[in-house]
Amino acid sequence: MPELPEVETIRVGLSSLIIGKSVYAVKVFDSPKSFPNSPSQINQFLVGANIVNVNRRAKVLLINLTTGYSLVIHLKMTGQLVYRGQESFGGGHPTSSLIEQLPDRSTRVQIEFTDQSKLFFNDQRKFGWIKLLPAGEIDQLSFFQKVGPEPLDARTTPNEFVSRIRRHNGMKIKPAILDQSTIAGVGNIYADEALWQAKIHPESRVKNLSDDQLTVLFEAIVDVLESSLNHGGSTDRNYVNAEGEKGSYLKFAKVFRREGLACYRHPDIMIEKIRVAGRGTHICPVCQIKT
DNA sequence: CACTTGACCTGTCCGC
DNA sequence: TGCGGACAGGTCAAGT
Repeated sequence: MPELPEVETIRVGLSSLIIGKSVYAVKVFDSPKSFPNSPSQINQFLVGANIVNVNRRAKVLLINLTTGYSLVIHLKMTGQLVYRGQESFGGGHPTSSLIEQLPDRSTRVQIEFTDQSKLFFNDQRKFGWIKLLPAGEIDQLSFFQKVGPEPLDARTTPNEFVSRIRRHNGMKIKPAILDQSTIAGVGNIYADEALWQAKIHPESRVKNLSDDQLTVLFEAIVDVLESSLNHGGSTDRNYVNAEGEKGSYLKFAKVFRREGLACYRHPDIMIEKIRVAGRGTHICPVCQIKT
């Protein structure tokens, strides 16, 4: 579900809501799947801890604690992190939130703070997870060992992107940019949007694309991610921010979920939906020619 | 080794 | 209305 702009939106929201709070109690509703740590680890290193800050790497959130441990959170397809302040005592919802009462049947973990506010981890499909780890062990997780550079970090250059994607010269371009070792944070929505913007067919082989085309693609990735971030991310079905609200970027999407509608460059051509590497994929058949 | 496909889950939508 | 199958924004393991 959430890609870089959605996870970053949650990070910013959570930062303003939970930094400095102290964990009072933790409930895990479907251990061990969503939160595999033992109750004794949770009691020792999470209960009683204060929130230091909230960071993000790729699509992973890191909530750092005063115990030297961190909550490492991956929302995968349908995960949500929703905060309820003490004003919504009993789990009732603020008017801006889509979600009514919490916890609900998709709630996997509830973290209550000493001021009675709560953070809920909801996940309909149970693909997402929370892990409590010593901060020093996070970089050793295999995902962090191989994950590529952050596209919105100004230090990440187009050349670095080109050289990394050339490792996948035999692949089609779309699965190559979805691979988190190429560039961090791109998922199905922004892959389609960036490929349309760069006028590249998702089934084009990487080896058939020039360095110039790949540079244009990198710039398109940065552009669509920044634009989405400015609109609070994309809500297709499940995504909500830390306050339970939707993102609005899909109103501005050029191809994603626009099958049957006109291409913004070719008013008489309809966006098509095809399947690439097992993923639903949206293209303009005129803008994006396979090479 | 490089690359592709299926599995993990639950819910929803679509066609019969 | 009921039912089966396809599909859903991510990643990893197992397959070729």
